[in-house]
Amino acid sequence: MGLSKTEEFTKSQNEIAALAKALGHPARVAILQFLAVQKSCVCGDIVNELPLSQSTVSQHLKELKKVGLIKGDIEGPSVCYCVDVKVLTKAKKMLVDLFDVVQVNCC
Amino acid sequence: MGLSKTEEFTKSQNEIAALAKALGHPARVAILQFLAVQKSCVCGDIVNELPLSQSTVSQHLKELKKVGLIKGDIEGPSVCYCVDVKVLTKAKKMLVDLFDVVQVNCC
DNA sequence: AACTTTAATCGTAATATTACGATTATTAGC
DNA sequence: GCTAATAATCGTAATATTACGATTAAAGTT
Repeated sequence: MGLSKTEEFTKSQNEIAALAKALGHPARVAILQFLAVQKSCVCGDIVNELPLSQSTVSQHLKELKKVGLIKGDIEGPSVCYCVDVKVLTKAKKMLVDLFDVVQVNCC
Repeated sequence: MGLSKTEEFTKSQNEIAALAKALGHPARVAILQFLAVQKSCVCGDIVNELPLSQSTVSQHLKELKKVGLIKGDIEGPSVCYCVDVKVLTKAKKMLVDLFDVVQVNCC
């Protein structure tokens, strides 16, 4: 098949998985870290920072945008990306909750 | 290409991404939640719980094992899976640290 | 209006993931 | 040693992801 049977799982499980998936590539982790440290958030600066082509970076940004972790504001000819703190906070909570729920009950 | 250029990123970025990737499928989230709630952790019980075939579940368990989040102990003909709390704690810390570092500096 | 800069999208190729059935170990019980 | 049960692995097909160059679109500049 190749396609996930997402309908068979709960909304929450799918949400957590989607978020985790978005973080599931070192380039996207690097992008988030760069946005955190750097004052600039212009797409071009991210491209310069990463060892990837402009089109590839754009694709990764799209993935992060898809789950809402970042949003882009047009600034002249450039696009300024920044983290959506509200989504970030929600994401953190969802993952922390998952980790907290998971305890040892056997072995 | 299709393969990630993982060498180009830091070890930490790759570790975070690998962990997140392991959580990036609803079936694997469901498996972790099941292990957390259920006393039983026998593979067969997980298969019965999930809407997936035995071989598919086995593959998902393999992914979770790969990043160390779970480990399997042979118990007779069955295998008892349980969460590795040490790895889980480390994973939680890594992701929480990432979220905490990422703040708004622009827009 | 033509030109430059910036970033998204398109087209593509290579590889990975997801999923299943069938087969193969492995262990327990007879 | 045979049989049954359990779970890993193999083979496979379908789809997704990653990556790049080339093109397109949009905005600012001259």
